[in-house]
Amino acid sequence: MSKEHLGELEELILLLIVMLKDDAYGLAIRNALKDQASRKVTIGAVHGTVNRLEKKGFIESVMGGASDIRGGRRKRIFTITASGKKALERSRDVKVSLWQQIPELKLGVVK
Amino acid sequence: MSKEHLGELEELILLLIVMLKDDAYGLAIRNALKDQASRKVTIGAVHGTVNRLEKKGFIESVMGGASDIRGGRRKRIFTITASGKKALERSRDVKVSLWQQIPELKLGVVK
DNA sequence: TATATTTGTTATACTTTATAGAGTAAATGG
DNA sequence: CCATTTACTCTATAAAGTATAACAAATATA
Repeated sequence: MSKEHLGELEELILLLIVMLKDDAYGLAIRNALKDQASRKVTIGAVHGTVNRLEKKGFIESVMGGASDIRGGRRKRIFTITASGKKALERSRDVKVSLWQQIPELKLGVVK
Repeated sequence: MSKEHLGELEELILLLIVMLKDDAYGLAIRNALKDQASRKVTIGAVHGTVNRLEKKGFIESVMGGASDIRGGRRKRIFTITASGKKALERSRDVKVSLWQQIPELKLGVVK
């Protein structure tokens, strides 16, 4: 269990959990992964990853209330922890720093 | 063998190969990983990863000439392929897009 | 009220990626 | 030559990523 750095899917899911806010649960994450990252994974893959992230202390989860739509069960809602945010920032900073050193990949600078 | 997306270490090493240019070989990659990404891995880990990247067509390698320093053997020099560049760009674009949607992680805008 | 359908999580088995550590090989210095 | 240095290869294991199937709870409707 690494704690030192995020795997590729771990990072994406962590980012999407922040984006989805109150609605960050299994299926929503899976859909966001497909829509926002063109990453098609099964629901089992998502749950495996969030369980790992929680064990590492990067996210927390609580059971939310049941919604009123047909079949709508209680969802397990995930939120990022301070430690998770730091991991995300570290990962972003390393990559930005490397891209900046490669002219071809450098990020567009806004005037 | 995925070809669809880069693992976390695969991405870092691919970036460093671009940065190191003519000097992109095993040990240099390992050192750059430590210096630029605070990522301490063994030389075996580096070679395992470059072999995988080459098999996927993201990099190519040629044996360079021996250098004139003591013990300096021939190095295996790696260069990125067009396909590798595309993979790197895809990965960057997805992350930048997600960061932009999260105020706390948004990239600094240069004036 | 029972049963079929939908939404959602869990469990399990397996593949790929990441890692360490030891081994092999070639080059140079004495 | 032979010890030392630089460099790659081999092997075994752990961690991360993945698919499939099982399980559970809620609602609709008959």
